[in-house]
Amino acid sequence: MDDKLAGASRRMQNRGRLEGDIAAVAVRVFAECGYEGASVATIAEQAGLSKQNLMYYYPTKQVLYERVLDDVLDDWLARMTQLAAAGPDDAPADVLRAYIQAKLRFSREQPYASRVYAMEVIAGARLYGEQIRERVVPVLRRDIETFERWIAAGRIAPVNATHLLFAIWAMTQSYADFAPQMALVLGRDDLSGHDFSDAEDTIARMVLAAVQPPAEK
Amino acid sequence: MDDKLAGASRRMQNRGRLEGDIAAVAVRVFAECGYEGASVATIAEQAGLSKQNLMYYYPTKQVLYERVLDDVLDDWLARMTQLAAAGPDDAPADVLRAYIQAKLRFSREQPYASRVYAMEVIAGARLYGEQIRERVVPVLRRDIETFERWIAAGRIAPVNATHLLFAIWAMTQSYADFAPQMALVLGRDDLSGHDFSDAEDTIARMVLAAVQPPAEK
DNA sequence: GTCTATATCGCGATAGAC
DNA sequence: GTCTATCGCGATATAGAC
Repeated sequence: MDDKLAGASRRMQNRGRLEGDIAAVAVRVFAECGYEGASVATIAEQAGLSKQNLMYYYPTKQVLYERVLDDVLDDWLARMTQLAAAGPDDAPADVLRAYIQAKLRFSREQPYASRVYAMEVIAGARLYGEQIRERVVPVLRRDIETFERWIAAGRIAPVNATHLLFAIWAMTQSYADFAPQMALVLGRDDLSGHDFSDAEDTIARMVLAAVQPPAEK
Repeated sequence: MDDKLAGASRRMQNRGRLEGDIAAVAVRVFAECGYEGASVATIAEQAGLSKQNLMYYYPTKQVLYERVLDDVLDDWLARMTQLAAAGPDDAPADVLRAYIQAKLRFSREQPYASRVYAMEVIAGARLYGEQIRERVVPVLRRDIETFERWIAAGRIAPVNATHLLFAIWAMTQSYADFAPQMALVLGRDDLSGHDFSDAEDTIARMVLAAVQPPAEK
């Protein structure tokens, strides 16, 4: 009986790993081709199995796409929520810097994830809007409230907290989404690590300068 | 003979108008569905003609798509190059504010144009990379050089000019591209004009605070 | 220029043997 | 679980009458 359970469990683990591998390939293809432009056959080929076999694990293309977006959100939320748990003792400047660093890091380490999410939003979030409403928006709202508490306590300057967050999101996101254009401007094939630390410095400088509280008298 | 020429000219004008109208419809469909997701039949239907008739004016879908992107670039360049002609007498703060305002205005007035361009870049600019290299990159490079001249002259603080431009681009662009997510955060159906003036204030505050030159002694 | 009709293809998805 | 075979659909694109 132990053997039987262990065998079933192992099979489940294998299945889980394979599904994860397929999703990892799919995120890149969706990012490069868009949802409609990505064909199940292409994803299957790059994942090293047949189209029909892929569809044994993911019954429809849309299910695979939603799994990809779920993985994107899981990763992003895991990175971002630990930050949002900033205690009232933490200095706003340190929290903001860490926030920028984490989001930029996500753009560097998971550029395809960032792009698939971006394309879904740009096209109107028709397939994934409900998940965004339920999982992303509450996190962003809480971040905005944190900013507003800081403002109310006089710890940062009275900026528009919502648009400040939009700005941070936009600047960090763009290092994944607009990387092709940035590479053209910089005359390189890809964005190097050096560019990301320059990006972090520049973004942090802008955010921190904007929220600098009036000097105490 | 005058009649003949005038008739031919009129026909050409009509054809030009119709092609422009089709492109104006197509930009919205491409923005909402992506290149592959947008069907010629859908565009034709919304433009009020048959699919076959549309393909009389645009022989292939890709030609129509490139025309759409050409129009996007024409509009954007026309708005942006007049600004870049900033004389050496103009105050950097005024030029930056005008730049932010113009780009934000483009996001508000031509959201579909902004989105189609963004999706093309995110997916790797496979179809339009050459045009971006030839028409967009030089403009961005010149903007960066303007920033660097200001820095060399001590008129703004010594920031990374390239990343400053990337940041301005990202923040302004996002008000078209991420409008669906912003609307969800704000709990509204669309972004109102009020949000754009708040956006402009916040972005300008960040940029100007970051480039504020050290006070003269 | 606009119509009807159709060619040709690739797509997502399914059926059933093993 | 993986294979071969195939269905049905919608897509781009074309041909030819008027």
